This record gives sequence, structure tokens and C-alpha cells, in this order.
Amino acid sequence: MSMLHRERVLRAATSSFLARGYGSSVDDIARRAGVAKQTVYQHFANKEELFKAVAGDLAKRVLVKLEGAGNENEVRQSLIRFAVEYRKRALGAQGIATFRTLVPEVPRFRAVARDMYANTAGEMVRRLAEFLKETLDAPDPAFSAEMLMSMLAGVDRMKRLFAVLPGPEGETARATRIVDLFLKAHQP
Amino acid sequence: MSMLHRERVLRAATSSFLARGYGSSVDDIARRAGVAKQTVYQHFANKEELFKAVAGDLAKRVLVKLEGAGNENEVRQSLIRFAVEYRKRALGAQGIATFRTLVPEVPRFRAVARDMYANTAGEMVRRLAEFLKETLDAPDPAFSAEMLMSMLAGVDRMKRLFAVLPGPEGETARATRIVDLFLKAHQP
DNA sequence: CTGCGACTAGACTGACCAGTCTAGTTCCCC
DNA sequence: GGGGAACTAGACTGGTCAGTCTAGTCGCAG
Repeated sequence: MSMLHRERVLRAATSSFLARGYGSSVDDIARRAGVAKQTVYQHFANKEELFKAVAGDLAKRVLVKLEGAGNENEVRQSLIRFAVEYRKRALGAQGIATFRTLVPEVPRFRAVARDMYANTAGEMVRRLAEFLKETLDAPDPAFSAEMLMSMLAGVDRMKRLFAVLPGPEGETARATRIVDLFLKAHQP
Repeated sequence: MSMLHRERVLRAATSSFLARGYGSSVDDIARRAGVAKQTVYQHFANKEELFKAVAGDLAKRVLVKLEGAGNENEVRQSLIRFAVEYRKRALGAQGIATFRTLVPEVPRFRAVARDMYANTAGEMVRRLAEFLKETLDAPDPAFSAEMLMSMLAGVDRMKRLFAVLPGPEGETARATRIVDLFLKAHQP
């Protein structure tokens, strides 16, 4: 029973925090979980601990695979696949809601926030850098990785965060255009 | 008297909202302004209106000038000056605090948020696109402008938002490196 | 059948807060 | 000197919320 209820609470808390931020009430979370408020406190010491648990779960959902490649065209294809997938996670409704929920609470949870960054965007940069080092022989792969990630989710994330509708360009087309610009900047 | 007090309230509200988000209490803002709570309500119908006024003021502080240029090296220098200045505003303590304050409240003020984007980052993209069209003859200047803005404040903004310390590289050096990468991608 | 641990509904405390109201002050304009 | 607009301190209402407490239910292990 115990773990089952814990899961229910965690799921309800996730959707509640995503929808209304840290301001969501514990009463509301308990109601959504179909559980008594006391049960919430049986599994989590207080609201902050519950939030940390939710935040940890949420952060993990951003990670994207990045497969190796042989010739030059395969590198491009791999990067495009990566780009499309990463944008799907980072710019999708859930990614944006996650961002909106976590960002304002960072001052309250500085250490946790740092870890979360390291396990998500930071980890992504590391993997991408490794890939670029092997395939493109980039002189500063970490820098290159950061630039590609920035182009994939810089202004476009801002637009979504500020409720601005994205342009008419298709997702794949935009990802491809960005990867090609990136590759052009990395020609020998 | 009237305007003087209005200003005091606005300034106090700005620093309060920046420090604690929309959750700041009106009592607190009035106290910081050295003013009775009633006076706040004499100038702003309610807390939401006060927040909108503050948000409008805050947003305007991001805009950066972009001066014209003649030969190729001057273009580079102009872009570097722009890059350094833009990063100073977008990534400085106040820029980050502004971001943290506004982002979670967007759902509450969708229309205002859209306008704010249009007047700041959006306007910036337009000006930059105009500049790139004239100086670099870029085929899609709006896209190029978005990519430069993304590289200037993509991953680096994320790092600051998540309390991750930025690397040891100096601000000017990083801005220069980004501009050079951008220019390399736009060679004919 | 006994005792225990997880659960339930719901009441309760203490705190905080937006917004209103009262009663009185200060200052300026007519 | 009279009137009005902006101001003051502070009390008050009605609401929300985190976290605790009570009293009781349910199922299971010994």
C-alpha cells in the first residue's frame, strides 16, 4: 500500500505544481491524489520535501539520447535527430511548464537546483561535447555544444515562456536549419 | 505630491517583486515605500495592476542600442559591442531576477506578457535583423538574428537561472567568441 | 483475538494577506 | 476660512493555507 500511495501523491503533486507552481495547496494535492492530507505527510516531511521530490523527477525527463555516427552525412542526420528530440522535450508544453515551475523557486532550493541543472542540461552538454569531439574534431567541443543547445532552445524557449506563438516553420525544418548553420560554422 | 508617491510605490514594488516574486505582500511594499497601504490603492486599483505597471517598467530595461557600421571589421566590432551590452542586461543580476519574477506569472497575464516580449526581445530581434540585412546581406536576417540572440543568452541564462556559476572566461572574450562563430556561419 | 501501522474524514490552530473602512491630518486652492 | 484631495495609522473582514490533532476504520502478523 505504502508505495502505491506515495506514487499517487507524487503524480498528483507533479500535475498540480506544473499547473499552479509551488503555490498549489497540499489540500488540493491530496484531493487530486484521492488521499487524506495526513497521508501526504506520512510520506513527505513537509511541502518543501514534496516539491524537491517532484522537481527531481521532472528534471530527469529532459534527457535525450545521442547516437554515434560514421561519415559526415550520418553526423548531420544524428544531430538533426537529436535536435528534433531535444526541442520536443525542452519546448513542449510539459517542458515549458516545468521551467515555469522550477525557475522561481531556485532561490529557495539553490543546491538542489544546481544538481538538477548538472543532471539535465549540463549532462546533455557533456554528451553532446563528447560526440562533437569525436565526429567533428571541434577545437573546443564544450563551447560548441553549448552554442548548439543555445540555438536549439534560446529565443524559441523565450517565445513560449512569454506566450508568443512560434512561427509557421515546421519543427523538423527549423531543427535542420539550425543544425546546418551550426555545421557551417564548424567547417574547417 | 501625487506623482512623487506613485514613483515611490512603483520603486518599492519593483524591488519587492524582484526579490520575492508576485507573492510579495502589499503591506510590505507600502512599508518599503514609506507610505500607508491606502496610498498604494489610491494609485493602483489592485495588486495585479501594480504588478503590470512594474512589469512594463522592468521589461523596457533590456533594450540595447545597435549602431551602424561600414566595412567588415566595423561590423564585427559593432556586433561585439552589442553582444557585450546585451549579455550585461540579460544575464546580470537584475535581468535574471526580472526573468524569475515574470516567467511564472505569464499565465496570469498572457496578453501583457506577449506585449512585453514584443517590446523587448522581439524588438531586439527586429533591430538586429535589420542590421544584419544591411551589413551581411544575410538571406534570412530574422532567423540569423534569432540565432545570435540565442547564442548570447541561451545556455548561459539557464546556468544563471539555476544558480550554476558561469565558467572562468571573461565576458568580453565570450561575447567575442560567440560573434566570431556567428560570423563564420555567415561567410559567403 | 490482539495489537500495530497505514489509512480515513474532518476539525482545528496560527499565520498571512488583499482589500475595505474609519477617523483624523496636512496642504493647497478658491 | 472653507472645502476638497491626498495622505496617515491602524483596525477589520473574509479568505486561504501549512501543519497538527482526534477519533475511528481496515487489514495483517503473531
